[in-house]
Amino acid sequence: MPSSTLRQRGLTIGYIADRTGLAPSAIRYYEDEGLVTPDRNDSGHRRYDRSDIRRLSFVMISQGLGFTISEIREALTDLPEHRTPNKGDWARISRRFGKVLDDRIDQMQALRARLDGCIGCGCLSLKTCALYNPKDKARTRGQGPRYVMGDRSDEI
Amino acid sequence: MPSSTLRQRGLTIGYIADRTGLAPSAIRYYEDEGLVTPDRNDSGHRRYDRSDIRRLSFVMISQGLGFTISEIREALTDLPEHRTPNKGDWARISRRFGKVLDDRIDQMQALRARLDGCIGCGCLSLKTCALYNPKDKARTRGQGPRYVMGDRSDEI
DNA sequence: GTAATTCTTCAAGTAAACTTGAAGCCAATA
DNA sequence: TATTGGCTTCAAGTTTACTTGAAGAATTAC
Repeated sequence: MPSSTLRQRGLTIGYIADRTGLAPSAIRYYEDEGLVTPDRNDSGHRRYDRSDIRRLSFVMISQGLGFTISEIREALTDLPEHRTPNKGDWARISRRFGKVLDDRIDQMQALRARLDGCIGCGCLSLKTCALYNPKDKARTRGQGPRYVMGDRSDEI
Repeated sequence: MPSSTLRQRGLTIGYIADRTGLAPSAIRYYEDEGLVTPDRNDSGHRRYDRSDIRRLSFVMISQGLGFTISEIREALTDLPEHRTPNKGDWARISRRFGKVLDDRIDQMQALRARLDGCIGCGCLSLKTCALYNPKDKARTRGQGPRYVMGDRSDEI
């Protein structure tokens, strides 16, 4: 670790960016979104803690698993406030995501099974097709991009 | 069917909207995106074919399954140009989507398995965690919302 | 000490899948 | 016939997860 990455105790955003592979702009955005809350030095530059690397790693992993930023923020509130999170803390919140993943897989398999039924009949009728009306919330929530596998906002 | 929905042969956008549950604005958007190509009457009003209801149903179903508009447009090019599509036509393109769904489920289960491994160790280390480096393309493609399960643009 | 980095904030752009609103034409009903 | 409602286009707004750029301050390197 070059000496310039650690000034007045605390890691710079550039160092964190190098370690995580995230762009500095992304890390600042995550701060706006409340996923990290770095200190500032006397002149207003961000100073990160070593544990923020793991915190941001969790963010990246969770996004890879398909969770939104607000879901991730929700999950991160489960971490201890005044103590550096340990393995057990991380395992606990990961386990919650595992359960949601299981649900997603189940929903997907159910959808897949229904599609099989519809391939057989080829109907695609709005009244009778089994691919309709399976409480597909995703389509009924205003504008913006749609997400698969249900209403992601109240999932956790 | 009220008589006002069928003028100079052809269904109005309002009727199509009622039948499919889509907003007229969405149907117009799908036209911009090349998913439907209605005729026009003498004064420029859209006139739809009865088969467009099924076409739009397919669009809705496919979106529920998580496909993007460009993927759906791609799939729809497989439909016959100068003949109303029959059950076989629809079954054929649905089958293709079924295969992609299977792949998605497989990827998700693999991800789920890796998460289990990581819950055990709680490490989340960028160098060693198995949840990293599984060619997670989704994160590396510029701005905009990220999608799970790989690069959706060249999937079909 | 000066130049080159790196950092700061803030505004605006991007993609996807639409919606909303304005301004005006067209059509069905009373 | 008048009016209400539906249709038209086009521009701009929405959400998510960021990036890009401008303008300037701080820090590091030589």
